Amino acid sequence: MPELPEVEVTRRQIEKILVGRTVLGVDTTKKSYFFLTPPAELRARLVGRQTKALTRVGKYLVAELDDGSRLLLHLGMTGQLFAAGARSPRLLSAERRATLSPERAQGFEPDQHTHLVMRFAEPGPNLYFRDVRKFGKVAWIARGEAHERLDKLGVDALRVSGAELYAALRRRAAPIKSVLLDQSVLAGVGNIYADEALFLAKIRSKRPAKRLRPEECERLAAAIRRVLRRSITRGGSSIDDYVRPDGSDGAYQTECHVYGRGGEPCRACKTPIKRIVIGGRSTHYCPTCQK
DNA sequence: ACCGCACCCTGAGCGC
DNA sequence: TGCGCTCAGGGTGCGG
Repeated sequence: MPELPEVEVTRRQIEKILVGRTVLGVDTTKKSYFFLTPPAELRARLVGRQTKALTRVGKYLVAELDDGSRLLLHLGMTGQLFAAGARSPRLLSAERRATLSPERAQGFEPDQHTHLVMRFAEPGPNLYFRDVRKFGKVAWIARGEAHERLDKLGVDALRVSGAELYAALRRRAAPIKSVLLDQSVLAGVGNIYADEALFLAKIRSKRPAKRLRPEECERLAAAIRRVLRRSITRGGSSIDDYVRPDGSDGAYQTECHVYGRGGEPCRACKTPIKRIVIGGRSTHYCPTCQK
């Protein structure tokens, strides 16, 4: 679910909970492919460690630990990283909510989808990682070791330049929309912001990437940076599952120009927004504004 | 090297 | 009410 803005908003809030605190205990669910590092090993590796910094690379969060090892986190489609005390209906399934008292049903209750809980020596809230579909990932990386998931990432989308984009697109015959989603080209853009950036840059989603002219790549790079920055300032997009770590919703979804607006009038020209499928992903665009 | 597709998993919403 | 179907913002791995 979450793309660069949601991950960055999460990073900024989680940083305050995590950095400078020492892990007292770790609870996990059972082994599944959510755990790139098996849960038993993960628990053993993390207990006693203090987090020195929390950084973001593309859609990944990386906690740097005091022994030089690192904790890699990815939210996948439905991952939720939040602090104890966070309250949101998004933190509970409807089915579970129905079994709870009205009061408790408005907040988070640990459930079978809460795969990781970190408790700390210092005062302050626990940290929870919940993920219904388990497309999220958690991995421990030994001191000095690389991780292929990080190594293969392209330039961070918040910093991409038009020249970098132009160079990266030269041999790509696939639709520009598909190439924007390729994390080895551009790290951080997902389905929502790919559609939004292409709208802002006035570029048709299915154009072959290598046909984009240099000036169009400049426009597109600027649109990508702009839409991501704007979404971060609005707290990201809360559409299905995403909540900020304090339980509050982001607000960027109310500003979307095309994403999720199939059939509705374009905010610029009133033409109905089209919804098509590109590379198996829903794609939204304005047939008038985007050439 | 690149492209499109199936697949991993679960819940929500829909039509019947 | 219940069933079956479709869809969902992520990424990997496969064959062509």
